[in-house]
Amino acid sequence: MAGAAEKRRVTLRDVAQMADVSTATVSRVLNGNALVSEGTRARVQAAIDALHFVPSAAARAINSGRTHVVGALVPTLDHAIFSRFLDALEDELAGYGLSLVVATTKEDPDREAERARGLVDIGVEGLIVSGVTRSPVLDALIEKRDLPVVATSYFDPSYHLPTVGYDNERAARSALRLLQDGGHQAISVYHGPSAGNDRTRARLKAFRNDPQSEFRFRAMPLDVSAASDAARRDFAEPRRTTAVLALSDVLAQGALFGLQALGISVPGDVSVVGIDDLPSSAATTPALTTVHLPVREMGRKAATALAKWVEEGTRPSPERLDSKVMRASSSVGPVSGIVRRRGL
Amino acid sequence: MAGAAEKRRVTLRDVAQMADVSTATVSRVLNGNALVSEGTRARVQAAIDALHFVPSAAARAINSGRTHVVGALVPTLDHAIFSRFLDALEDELAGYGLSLVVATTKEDPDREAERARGLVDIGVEGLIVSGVTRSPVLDALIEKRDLPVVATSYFDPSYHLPTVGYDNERAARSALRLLQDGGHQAISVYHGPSAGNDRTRARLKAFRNDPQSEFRFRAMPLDVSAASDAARRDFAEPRRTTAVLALSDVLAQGALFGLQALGISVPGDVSVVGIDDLPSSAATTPALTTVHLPVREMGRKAATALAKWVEEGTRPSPERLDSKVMRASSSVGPVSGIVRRRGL
DNA sequence: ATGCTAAATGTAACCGGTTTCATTCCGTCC
DNA sequence: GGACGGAATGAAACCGGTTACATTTAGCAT
Repeated sequence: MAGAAEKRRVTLRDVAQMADVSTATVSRVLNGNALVSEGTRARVQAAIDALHFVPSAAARAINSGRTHVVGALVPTLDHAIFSRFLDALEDELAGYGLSLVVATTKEDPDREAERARGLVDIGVEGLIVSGVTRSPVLDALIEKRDLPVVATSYFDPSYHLPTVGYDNERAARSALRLLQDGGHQAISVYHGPSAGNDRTRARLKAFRNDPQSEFRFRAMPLDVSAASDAARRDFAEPRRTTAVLALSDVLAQGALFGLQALGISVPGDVSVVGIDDLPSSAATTPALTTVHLPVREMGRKAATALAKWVEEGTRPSPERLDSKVMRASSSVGPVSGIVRRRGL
Repeated sequence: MAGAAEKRRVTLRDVAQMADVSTATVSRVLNGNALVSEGTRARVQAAIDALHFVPSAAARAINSGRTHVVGALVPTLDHAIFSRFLDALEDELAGYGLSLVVATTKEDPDREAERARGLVDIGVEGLIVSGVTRSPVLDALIEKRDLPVVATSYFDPSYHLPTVGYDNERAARSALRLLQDGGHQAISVYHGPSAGNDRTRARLKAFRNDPQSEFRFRAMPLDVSAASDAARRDFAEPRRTTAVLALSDVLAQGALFGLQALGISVPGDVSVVGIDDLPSSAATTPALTTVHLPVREMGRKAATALAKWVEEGTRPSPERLDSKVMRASSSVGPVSGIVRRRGL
């Protein structure tokens, strides 16, 4: 313990003293710009190096009023969609000189509010949130600070925050249309938990008041195994259902695997369609028919929108990104399979 | 433009003035603890609410010397392994009152150094990095600030930073042994880019100086399609190779899909084994034989190690996490398939 | 009443930088 | 030779909180 005591932070004044200049001069050297003579600059730099001086971010921030940090609130990182989104977001934000703090909400509004509070406490200059359902607490917080906040994964021009996202209901409807065009009537809809998840709820809206088809809704945890198990249960015995429409690719893949484990041919006997277009969905056999959601693009656009807002004060306008059907006739086919024949 | 001008930040002095108390008292109310009379407290709180006052994080940080922010440098977020790791890391760090800034390196040492500099600039109190290969620039930076840094995804007690991770070489060797036990001699090793990736290189070491088997190494981008394509090419014609050992599950799944697309039976004709144990690997048919890497546990352990270091100053000791073979005989079987017969 | 203690509050220094403004120094021009 | 202008540097205020220490006030024992 002999020498370990009293390890005070090295400050700019220490440097100034060592280089025998004023703090102002050190500050100038630090920020490169001002006019400092070559000799002085070298002397100061030497002192900086000798003392291992690293300027305090906080002290800097207090003067500039800027932290160069923004936060993202996402349900989870453990899902390909959000992690791809964040990957693009982080990359683009870095281009604007902004760092990204992430916090996961686990779809819990209370936790979301608490995490948001935490982010504000550490001084984020802006926020990226998922979906448009906020707790009043969080709304109040945003209001109070009038913090730039961009809502993503959801397009809604009427929402009080700018949204950058796709139309979830429309994406689900594209998937549905594909099945209906193939003549499918009895459709199983696989979806993740809808409580607290407005994206899922929006997608489910596509099935409200649709007189054409007959739906069976199956809620399950958002993982491949759950959907695989569900499919094995659903199709263990012959039934009228000729298609699975999964509200996310993770579940669609699970359904595909489950059906294959039962020896049911896709799309021969049963059609499967997903939403998301994960990279792996292109590689299954058959490749998965799905609705592509441009999450990387969403990440970049959201980053730009937030960065402009933070840097220039210009509040972005809502931005709608187009979803698009991929591999339309890969894991979706016309009704004709044995399953249906048997079932009828 | 009439009223928009001059929107100065609301400060603690404003609140003090409005509530007709000193700044010290406001600060006390803010921090809850000190002894303030009920009446005063209410008056101050009213002023805070009326003015929408939110304390400045930077000002706070400058006094406490703490930012309560740590950074993580990972190759990418767009990979299940890292995103699961970060999900666990973030969750656990939150428990210690620490926020997480993420930065992606794309396996580029220069970018890593640059991002690390950025993290230090915003005032992170500690860092989580992947692997043990640092650029000298980054090492110098760590040294200079003597910043708490924990290296993950790699176990190496001799490294100059504490590591929390698994033994990559050993994990690869477990996978290899499984194949060798099944009598496999000619093995295709699928792996991602090894340049700048010490985890991959460590795994590849498992195959050096192994006299028993004959390896064909195939480097490819780390995605399902690449491995699927590779498998289709590799096995389009009969060949001696009877097994694919993929250094990550993403590639193993790709190989599995590719083989299935060719109508080659797994594990009947060709065995496939991966490393990682992604959730989806349990759901394929057959389920993937793989070496489980405890990434969530690693996230929690790394969080704890770093938090203790940051909060209490206790430098953690290296921690080794055990990897474990999963579903040993699912997509791996004894040599006996047609492919080999034809090939020999 | 007087003195003492604890509670409540205020004053002012301080954290570690940035920045304004003043000052010094030097070369140049008339 | 003295006035002028720009470059280089320094002194000190300032950013927005926290906190050590001083001061006031009230309650209570003597």
